[in-house]
Amino acid sequence: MTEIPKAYEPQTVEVKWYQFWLDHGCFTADPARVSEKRPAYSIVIPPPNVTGVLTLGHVLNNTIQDILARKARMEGKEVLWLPGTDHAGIATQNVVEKTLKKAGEIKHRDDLGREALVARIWEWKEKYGGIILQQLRALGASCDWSRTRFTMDPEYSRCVQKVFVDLYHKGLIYRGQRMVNWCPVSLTALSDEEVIMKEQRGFMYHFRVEVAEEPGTFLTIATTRPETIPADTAVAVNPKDPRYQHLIGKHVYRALPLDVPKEQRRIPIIADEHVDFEFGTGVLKVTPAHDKADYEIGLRHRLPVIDVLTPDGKLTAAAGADLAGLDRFVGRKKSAELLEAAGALDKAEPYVNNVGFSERADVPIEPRLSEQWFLKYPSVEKSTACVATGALQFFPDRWAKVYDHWMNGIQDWCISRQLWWGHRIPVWYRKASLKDGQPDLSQAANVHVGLEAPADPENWVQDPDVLDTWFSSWLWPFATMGWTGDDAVDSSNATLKAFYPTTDLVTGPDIIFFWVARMIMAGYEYRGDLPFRNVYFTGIIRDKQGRKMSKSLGNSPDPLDLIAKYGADALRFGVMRAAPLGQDVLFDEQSVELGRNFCNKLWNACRFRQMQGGASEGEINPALLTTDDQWVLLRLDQAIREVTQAFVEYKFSDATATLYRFFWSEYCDWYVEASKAAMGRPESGERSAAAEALAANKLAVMDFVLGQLLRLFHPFLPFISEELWHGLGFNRDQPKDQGGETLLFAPWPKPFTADEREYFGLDDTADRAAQAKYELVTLGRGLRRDCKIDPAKKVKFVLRPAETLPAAEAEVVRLLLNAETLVLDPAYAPAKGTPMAANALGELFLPLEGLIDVAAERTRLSKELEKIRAEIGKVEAKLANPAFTEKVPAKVLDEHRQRLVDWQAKEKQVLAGLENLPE
RNA sequence: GGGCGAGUGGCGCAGUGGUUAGCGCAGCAGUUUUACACACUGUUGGUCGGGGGUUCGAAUCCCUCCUCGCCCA
Repeated sequence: MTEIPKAYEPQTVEVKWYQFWLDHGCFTADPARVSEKRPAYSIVIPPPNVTGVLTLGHVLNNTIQDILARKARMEGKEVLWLPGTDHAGIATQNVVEKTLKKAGEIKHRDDLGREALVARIWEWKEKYGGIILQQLRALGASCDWSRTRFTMDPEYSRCVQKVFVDLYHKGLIYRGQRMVNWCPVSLTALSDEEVIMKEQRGFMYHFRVEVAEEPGTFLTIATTRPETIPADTAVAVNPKDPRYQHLIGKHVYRALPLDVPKEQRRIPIIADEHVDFEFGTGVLKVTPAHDKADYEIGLRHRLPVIDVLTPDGKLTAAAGADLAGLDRFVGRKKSAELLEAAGALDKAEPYVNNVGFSERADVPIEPRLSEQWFLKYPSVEKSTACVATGALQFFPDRWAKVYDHWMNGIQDWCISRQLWWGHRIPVWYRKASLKDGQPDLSQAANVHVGLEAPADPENWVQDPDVLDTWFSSWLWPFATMGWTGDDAVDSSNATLKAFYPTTDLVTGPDIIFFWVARMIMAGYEYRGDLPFRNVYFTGIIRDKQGRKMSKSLGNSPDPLDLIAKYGADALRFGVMRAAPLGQDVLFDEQSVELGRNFCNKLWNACRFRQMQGGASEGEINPALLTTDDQWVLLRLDQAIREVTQAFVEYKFSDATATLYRFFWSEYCDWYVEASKAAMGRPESGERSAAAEALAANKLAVMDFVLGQLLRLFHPFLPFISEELWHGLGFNRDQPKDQGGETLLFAPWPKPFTADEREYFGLDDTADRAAQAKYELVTLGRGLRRDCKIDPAKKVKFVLRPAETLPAAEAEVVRLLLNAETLVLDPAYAPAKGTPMAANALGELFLPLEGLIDVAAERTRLSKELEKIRAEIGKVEAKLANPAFTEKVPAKVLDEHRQRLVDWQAKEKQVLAGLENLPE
């Protein structure tokens, strides 16, 4: 800060300090430094997709983590914030496949084959992957980059495989034929959590089928998916439904396909409790191959399964010649037409229903019967209990209920994916045992599950599938710390020992099941302990109209553009101010602008301090403190308490609100302005020795406040706070590792002790005196305005003080009033009609010498009197009520009595003013 | 259908039984007053979603209804 620019310029400052922190290894965690006196603090980053770029969601999430990490460092903890990326199976493979297709290199992934495609994805990953980690540096993220991990690092992959093998041997992983969520675009199974329910507008088709045993009797069936009629193997009714009871056990002729002889379309009418007789016509078509609930019905009634869809969602020959080869949606229309042509369609009415969509490909999923690997979750009981008992805390805690609900209805996890990019399932099948390419798992000798391939690989074939990405992410908290699963090795792993369990996890509630719950289970299963103590769930970033950020809406600004325009600190502060705990964040660029303005204000407040010169961080002499000094120290103390408490509750927007209020509305608006009374130099001559001492003391107070303030700001505004810390020379007298080298390690501010409060005279009296002064100033300014006095005009004010007011205090009032002079006159007798304002400090007059607008003044005072009397009336009414005086706590009663006294005093002052008006 | 969250001045929020319901932004009027116009000064807006109840006292507790959002089925 040698050359002091008028406005803060973040760009050069940010780059400079980030590099400085890196060069000095400030973010590097060393388990050897952890001790009782220096406890560990750790966070693992929710690994972004390796293909990802920084979004505002990441800004919110990572700013919070950075704030927590920086605060912990200032508290003297050994901090590990461990960064990394996730291989994001489907997403990444999609991106690369698409790129290759666009470039015309391939038409289908088979053109390259597995090995070549995976090689291309690695290539792509090396080139473009992890851009987001670079972008996080621009935000100021204080991650230990030396420990960056990727879920497909060789050591990490080994952990994943080790866990698979272990769970397999524990009997928790099994292979089975089940209904899974199938993505017809990505051609893979998905877990339930990867399916997003969306409302869709479609039609409810009502069609008739004839009862075989009673020609001429028809049943009407309602369905949204007529294209699956050829796969129906029964119709079901509720056994209690009187409409249909007599038909149970009989048969109907399936409506489609039409090119199959009627007798071959005979399907039974069955009774099943599952059928809701309120829904549709109360007759359900049962399609075991293409609906989860129907599959269950099929199992209960041993119905045959007819599959009429190909993996990519086209109708097969089994659907009949009319439909074969059609896409499922085209087939839907076509089947409706066929029904209509056959005279079987009653009606098709518009209908809104919920349809499951593939999270990645954003197309409706198909329930599909297929062979997959499933996991029966481990350590469910402990994992449920730890949240229920509060051993692991959620913020906001209402998510604990959601978690509990899910844990109690937990379903086995489909962990295999028909992809090439990911951790290949470590299972081999004996070639000789394959039947139609399908493995036979009934004989243990036919299956090899292990970290290594079988010794005679030529006789074996490895399962082609890979594991769900989350099957690797759920190990993140310990696999990133070098966990091997080998106890002998792990017990001497210093990182694990020092930093696991981690302290905080910051993530979105949308992945509470995907990731958080699974990490907890993995933590208990493999470390015997929870993976983190606290989970902070952020809100979702929306635009100012409350819509989710999306590329298609174009309402999602690029954080890097915002950083370039306003600075990283501004973005951080703006986002944090807008993000209350547990609520979605309505993002508006204006809030970043506000952050920028805030930084600029901070810059200038420090610039003002620097322009005053003088010694840096002089000793504060308590004897020379004015009420302004004591007041600002009290406000600072309050701010420290509030900010510290906000951290305890993870209420970051409260913390920013406090910092905003203290710095801007208290320190700048009042303290700095008031200090100018002491800082000013007379135009002629030097300041007296006493004035000099007073000014020096104020500079010492200012330095103390700013020094504490910069520390409080540092987690939120790391760059500008560091720049100013050095600019004001606050680093000079600090020990190297406690702020001497960087603000990063300066101790977190503490409230004053009782001794300190006494030493500086920080009590209510000082506080009230200063406040009364500021209130009087506001009243005086109001007088000026009400009397329509040109702001530039120097005027004289007269104060009839209630008690003696020291000259230095009066000078502050004069300055803040922008008055030429402020006369203190206990015996002042104002001319009739002199405008007056009153408070505890006394009556303040604005003598106008004949310029008085008597009518206006009368109106003003009358209005105020009216207000005062209304308040007096209210308080008197309360005090006159025996029910009130008898039941209310003494403290409240006293308060009300005092209130009455205060209002009455004010009434007297205003009445006097009114009486002083000329007739 | 079940669960959760929200409804406070134009906008975003704070306040969860006890002063005159606060704050920021925006608005309005004015100002270059010895850091800051990315600023300063002053100021207009609300009776707290509707209704009922408990209480000396309710934005705050209870009941009920309405609206919006999310999750689950």
